[in-house]
Parts: sequence; structure tokens; C-alpha cells
Amino acid sequence: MSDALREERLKHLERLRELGINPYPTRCKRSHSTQQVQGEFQNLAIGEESKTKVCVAGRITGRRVMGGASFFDLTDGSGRIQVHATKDNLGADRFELFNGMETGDFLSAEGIVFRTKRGELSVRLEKFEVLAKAIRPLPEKWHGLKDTEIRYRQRYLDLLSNEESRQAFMTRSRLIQTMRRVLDEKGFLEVETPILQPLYGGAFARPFTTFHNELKQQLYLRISDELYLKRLIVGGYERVYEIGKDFRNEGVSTKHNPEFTMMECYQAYADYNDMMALTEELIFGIANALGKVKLHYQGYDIDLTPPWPRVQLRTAILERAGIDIEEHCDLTRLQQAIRAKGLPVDKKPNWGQLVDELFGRYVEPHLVQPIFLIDYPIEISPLAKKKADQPHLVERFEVFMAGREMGNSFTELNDPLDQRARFEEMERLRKAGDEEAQVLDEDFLIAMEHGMPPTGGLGIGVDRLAMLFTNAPSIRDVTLFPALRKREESEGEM
RNA sequence: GGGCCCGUAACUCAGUUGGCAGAGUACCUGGCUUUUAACCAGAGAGUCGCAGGUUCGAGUCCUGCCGGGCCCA
Repeated sequence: MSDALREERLKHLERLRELGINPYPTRCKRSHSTQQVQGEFQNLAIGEESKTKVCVAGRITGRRVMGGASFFDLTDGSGRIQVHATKDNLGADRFELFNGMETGDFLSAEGIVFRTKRGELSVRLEKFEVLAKAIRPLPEKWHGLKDTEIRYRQRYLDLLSNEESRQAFMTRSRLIQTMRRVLDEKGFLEVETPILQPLYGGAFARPFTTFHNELKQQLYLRISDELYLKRLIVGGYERVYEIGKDFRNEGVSTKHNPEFTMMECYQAYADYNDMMALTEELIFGIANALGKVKLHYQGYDIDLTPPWPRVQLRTAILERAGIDIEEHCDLTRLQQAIRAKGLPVDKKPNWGQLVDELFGRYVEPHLVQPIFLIDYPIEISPLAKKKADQPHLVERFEVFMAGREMGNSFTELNDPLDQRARFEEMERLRKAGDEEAQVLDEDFLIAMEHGMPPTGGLGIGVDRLAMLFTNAPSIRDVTLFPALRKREESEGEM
């Protein structure tokens, strides 16, 4: 019987009820967190006792029962404290009841604080209350929980069992907190834009679709925040940002979860050079807050101290692939150059996409230290402003570290007629079968036709940054509930 | 979508050439009033992911499916 352990705990639950004890009381009092006890009484000597009583509450994570005395570990969100109970202190009945409590159960424990012979700060139990009975056992503490599937599907067990995992999500939280603080301090306004959108845009990706019953209308889950945030720049806010989920209907891998967290910000009267400085400030600020300006990531030593080099995309490709894309500035000539090098490269509909492919294959994996690559092909950047002197390129950069793109930015296109032409080119690609080509958004064009100031925009992938700062090999290690296949039967979980 | 690997008790894992389903922890019983991976003694615990096939006999070999991981697209 796989439920034998649960049955036993249910019996214990019934025993509690028979004794008139509510196993799930509505309230509990506690005077101290375990951390407060550990701090406040750290100077108690062995054998010494506190003058005052404390009341702590937490989950039983260890039980050492020995005849007339027992030691329980009580764990709360801040840490752990040992509770010492004796038959003499509690009386035989209450002592027996206490000893019957099981790992995983929640208790409150009241008594003076003392230090045992072995030097462990402990609460000498005088009174206790059952706070919540657990009717399933927790994973065994010594080996912990390793099964990746259970760790993802039942993340609470992972958080209880694996301290590294618990720390990783706290690091992620502090990362976002710092990102928000830096942006707030610089006068950016945090806003919220629609996740359900009648059209999707701002990135190359296939969307999730859904349906609004009352409106009888198909809606898309956003693939980026860009087009709405720019409408707010049109509306007169000079600095806006949003941190939230984007959704892309693509495969699941160590680097991709179908929903992921993105920070996007837009600053009027700025360009991509300003956004490079902002990127450094943000990521360096986070690194400082986390104490990880120099860090190890999956075998790499990475130093985030700014400034980071600014290198032309062209130069980077020339160095790594030995091809000067400017000397082969149309699709067929670039294809020939690649073939002449004996390099395999997929068919692409235009020069820009082929450059992107070349870059992704031969350059990106080598970009370990932080670096900005600047000036991208116009075909893969339909929302960015052309370079004045090189109209086949745009003022765009991507920032890389640990062989991965961490952010994307451009001097935003604010010429409504050029923007319309770019969308129309996208529509052409779309009709030619490119499912990821962007969709013409008339409402967005109308907004831009009302006048948009020169603007710099930046997007940073929060999950990837979190991976970097927690040394996580997979996005699932920094995503509390990563996307997994639905299981056939609902039965069978522990 | 393709390749490789994994799925055995609540947890962590063994399981030989195809020959009775195992260990540690947890749980249960007894002992033990300063232990801390408590200790000592004893007992129980299994749809070997699912479904077929080969075989006298399958956790083990074969096929399909489900779920997970890594690499590639």
C-alpha cells in the first residue's frame, strides 16, 4: 500500500481529535522567530537559562525521542531551533502527546531558552500547541530530494529539502528587487500593459492564442511589452518600465520556458548608447547587491565590472567566422562567402537573417565576458532606427555574457512612415511562410503618427540573469513552476 | 521533431549471465531524561512507470506507449 504512511498519519489526526485537540486551529501566537531566538540568546553559556519565556512556531524537521526526554527541531521561515521536552516538565500525558507529533507537523512551543551540554541553544518546552497536522511524510532529510521531476512538479518539497534551491529563488527575488530599485531611482515609472492583446508584436515568435467569449474575439498572450510601452512614451511619460511575463509558443529547453520574465524599459530623448550605460548600471548594480561582481558560471569566470566592450557585430563575425559581412552585403554573395569557407549554413530569406544565423552559430557561444555587440541588420530589427550613414543597419545592440544573450536594445524607430514600411516588409515575409515575422499593428502606427520623441529602449531577460547569478545550468532551476507535460493520471504523486 | 540516458519501498539508491525483490533513511513496536544523521533491539513496507512479446522462468532481453533529463534541430 503506497498510502500506508498517509493512513498512519490520518489515524494520528483522529487521535488528536478524540483528545479534543483541533489539529488545524485558526490562530497561533508566537513571540519570536527562530532566528530572533538564535540572535537574542546567542550569548547564553552552556547550562545557563534565559529569564524570559519565548514562544516559537514552526515545522517539525527532526525528532530525537529518548525515554523521558526528547529533542525536536522546529523550522520556520527564518531558520531552526531545537525544542527540549521532558516528562517532568510536561507531565506524562502531554509528553506522550508531544512525542506522538511527527515530522512535517507544525507546532508552537513555549518555554525558557537554554543551552545544552553540547552547546545547542534550545527552548525548554513548557507548553505547546498543534498548529497544523501533516498527513503526508516529507522527503527524507539526509539524502534530500533529487528526483528532478518531483522537484519541479512539487516545488514546495524541493524548497523544503534543498537549501541551494531555496537560496536560488531568494537570489532571484533580490535581483528583481534591485532592478526595480535602480530603475525607480533613475525616475522610471513602473507600469502595467496588457498581457491579453488583440495583436501581438515586438519580437519574432509564435504566440499563444486564446478567446474572449463575451467579446467573441481571438486574443494573443503577449510576446513582448514593446508596442504598448512605446505608446506610453507617445503619451508623454519620459521613462517607463515593466517587469512581467512574456509568452512564446516554442519548445522547452534548458534556456527556454514558454512563459518567462522580461524587463523592458524606454527612455525618451535617449539612444542606444545611453541604454548601454543603463544596462551596465543595472547589471552591475544587481551584481553588487548580490556580492557577485566576479562570479563563476558553469566553469566560466566572469567579471561584470564595467565598462564592457562595444564591438561591431560585423567585427565580431569577422573575428570568429572569418567573413566580412560588409563585403558580402546581399543574400547570395553572403551565401557564397559562407560556402567558400566550407561552413554549413541554412537557407534564409534575406541577408539579415543569414547574418543572424552566422552570428548565432560562430560567435555567440564564445561571448563569455560581458560585451555589447552593436549595429544589426535592418531585416531582423523592424522596430529600430536606421543608422544615418548605413541604412542597411540599425542602431541596435545585444548584450552577451556566458555565451548567452542577456539583453536587447535599440534607438527606437520613431518615423511613422518608415515604421509602416518595415511592417509591410514583415507582412511580405509572413506571406512567404515566415511564421515568426511580425504583424502590422495599425493602432501602434497611429500612435506613432501622433509623434514619438527620440527614444532608447532596452529589454533584459530576467530568467537568464537569474541563471547567471545562481550558477544554474537550466532555466528550470530559477523558475518556480517550470512548464512540464501534463501527467496522464492525477494519481500517483507522493 | 531526431539521438543518447533514466524511471525499483515515502526518500536516496543497489540488483551479477534471465533464476525467491534488496540496503540505508523514514514509518511502526520495545528500551533509553542533554540528544542532534541520537543510539540499541525487533517488525512491517513493492502495480520494479504502463501495455504487449520472447522464455520453463523477465526488475533484467525485445516492441510500443507515458513521464523526466542531456545533446542536436
